[in-house]
Amino acid sequence: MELDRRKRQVLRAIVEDYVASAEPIGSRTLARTLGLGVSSATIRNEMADLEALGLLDKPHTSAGRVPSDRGYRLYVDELMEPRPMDEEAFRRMRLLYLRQVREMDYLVAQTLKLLSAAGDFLAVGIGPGVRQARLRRLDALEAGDGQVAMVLVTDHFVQHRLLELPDGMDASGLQRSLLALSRELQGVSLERITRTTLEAVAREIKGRMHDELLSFLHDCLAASEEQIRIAGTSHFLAQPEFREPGRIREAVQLIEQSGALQELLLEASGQAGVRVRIGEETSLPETRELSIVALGIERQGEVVARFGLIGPKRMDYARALALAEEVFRGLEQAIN
Amino acid sequence: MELDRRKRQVLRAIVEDYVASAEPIGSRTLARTLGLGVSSATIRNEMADLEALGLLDKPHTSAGRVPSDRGYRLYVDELMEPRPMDEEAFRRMRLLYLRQVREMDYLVAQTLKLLSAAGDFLAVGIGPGVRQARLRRLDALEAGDGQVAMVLVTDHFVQHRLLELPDGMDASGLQRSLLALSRELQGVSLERITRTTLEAVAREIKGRMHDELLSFLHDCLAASEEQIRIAGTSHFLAQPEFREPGRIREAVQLIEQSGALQELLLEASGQAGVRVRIGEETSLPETRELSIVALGIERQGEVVARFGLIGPKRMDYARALALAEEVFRGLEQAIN
DNA sequence: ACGTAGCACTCTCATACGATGAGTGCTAAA
DNA sequence: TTTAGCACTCATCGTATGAGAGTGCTACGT
Repeated sequence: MELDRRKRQVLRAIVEDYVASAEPIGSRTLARTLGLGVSSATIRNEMADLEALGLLDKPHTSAGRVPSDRGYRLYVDELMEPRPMDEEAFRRMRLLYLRQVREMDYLVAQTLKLLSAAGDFLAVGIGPGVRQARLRRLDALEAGDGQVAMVLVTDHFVQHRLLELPDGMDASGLQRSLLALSRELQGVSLERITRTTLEAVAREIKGRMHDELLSFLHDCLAASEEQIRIAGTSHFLAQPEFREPGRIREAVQLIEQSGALQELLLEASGQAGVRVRIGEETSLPETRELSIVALGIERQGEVVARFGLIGPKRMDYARALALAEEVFRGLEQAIN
Repeated sequence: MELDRRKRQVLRAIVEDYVASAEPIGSRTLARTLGLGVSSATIRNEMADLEALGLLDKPHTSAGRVPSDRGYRLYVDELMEPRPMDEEAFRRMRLLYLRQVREMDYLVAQTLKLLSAAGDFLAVGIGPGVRQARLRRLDALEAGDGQVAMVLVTDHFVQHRLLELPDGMDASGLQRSLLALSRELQGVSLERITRTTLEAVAREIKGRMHDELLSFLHDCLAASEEQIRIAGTSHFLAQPEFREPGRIREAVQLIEQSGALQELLLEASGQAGVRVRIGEETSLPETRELSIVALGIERQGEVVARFGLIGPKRMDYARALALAEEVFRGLEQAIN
């Protein structure tokens, strides 16, 4: 059965009503708001057909209809009208992406701030990991008062650690060793720098500083991969789907132990571009009642940043897509 | 009326029972568990007296007793038995504080990890602000590929920003200007570095880099003061007091918009040493059902780091105090 | 003066029940 | 193909009811 014009109209109206109200839609109200000259019985028939096609669900016998996952999918793919982005949010994004900053941690954090301010979504983001980052410089900055700041610079982020020099040690030896390593490994992906390489260098450094240096480098190689950032928790939890105490607990748990969110984000933002995953499509049991609009930013063929806008399946897809596409355009341009 | 031995026993038993069970305590069960050879009627009389003294509350006529704020206070000050710290957690703290790291952001983050692993508390922490930090070095590290990493080092933390150099600009001029400023302001508290000072320096830098430099320095001067760090949210939210949907929403909101938490922490950790604030004593309406065990770390007469263990008033004060005291000892020693 | 037994009273919580109202599916007629 | 009408389903809400826990008070014993 192909969808005729009216069926599409009905489906679209149901999705949009439901997105706005979070209440199942009945035939009577729909007949009124739709404003075609047809009665509720006619709408009921159309609804029954849409349900048979798997595009609508019934919470229970007498509660009105709700879009199914496939219903949302059809809506997103064919029925939805793209919406231009909020003017103010657009302006702020432009301002951010036209700057000179190339530090991904900073860009991710700022972008999440903008995203969570612009809608009711849970905004998540993750910067480049060791795979995508190339070593640019490794240095030790004498900081006076017996202290030294170790700094590791890559093309996407910077890491640092402020240390107290052990008695009798001076910073210049440390700096020489690090700069030597720096020159040697210039441009190499962090992923390819192995523990044994580091140990060879660290061997030149004696005593307690040896351990601290190794610890710092080790943290640099391990870090950032797992640092998913999250913003907009309270918007998200304010959604009516989390009104029951059980659901809200689940949601809090999902956010706290961010492993599942991270998996969701990585899966959904596999390649460059914007993508939508709805309900069951997320393939994670914890998120089967949620949807995500995700995007990956590529540079030289590698995904260096990922963002996701997460909400209940009932989320405002048009707005989320507008935001995501703008972030995609802006960041890709800024970086490349 | 002075508290005789038995009243103290009863109060202590009620607090400890309630801490363990989160259920109001009735006279019958208490008479049994207390194991004095007295009947429930006698316990009832004692309870009535304790209530008259303002040490116990009744949720409603037939629900057993619950400690009041003053009851908890008396328990903490006089009745509680200090508990030694968990062996494993103690070992880990020692390991952290014996290291060479002097970077407060790192120490705060690691400490919070340990604290939130060691109990059911919401652990909060905050590092030194501009008041406490003295400028040590300001530098621009050439990072190849037309990029430069600006680095600001103080005696407590490091800030950085990775920037793309505008066309035709080279890093060495930038570096010269920053190092000059660095020498000039060496050892000056960040608080005393004014916007006009910065502008004078930034004037030497032309074009787009001017704005970025100012933005970076401005962020450095503004930053870290408001970066309260939070760990252990899920432990905290799992407490039975947050079972109702309304309460959990409140708690989430409190955590999300961390302003109240920060205020609470600043007030409670006013000076060096460990302090306890119970319920109404917190003087913030949002936290009148919570308690905090807080500590401030001093260096040269200034508080450079603050930590708090937050829970419902029914929290395990003995454990929280043991943890807090250990952090206090360890960090004060490490820093000074 | 202190401790205890007994008892009436209060309050919450769980359960059951019926009324209400929204919404559906089906049938028959236009 | 559309519509009016109607029986039926189901969640929700308010009320009543009973059980259970706990208190406060009184009277009595030591």
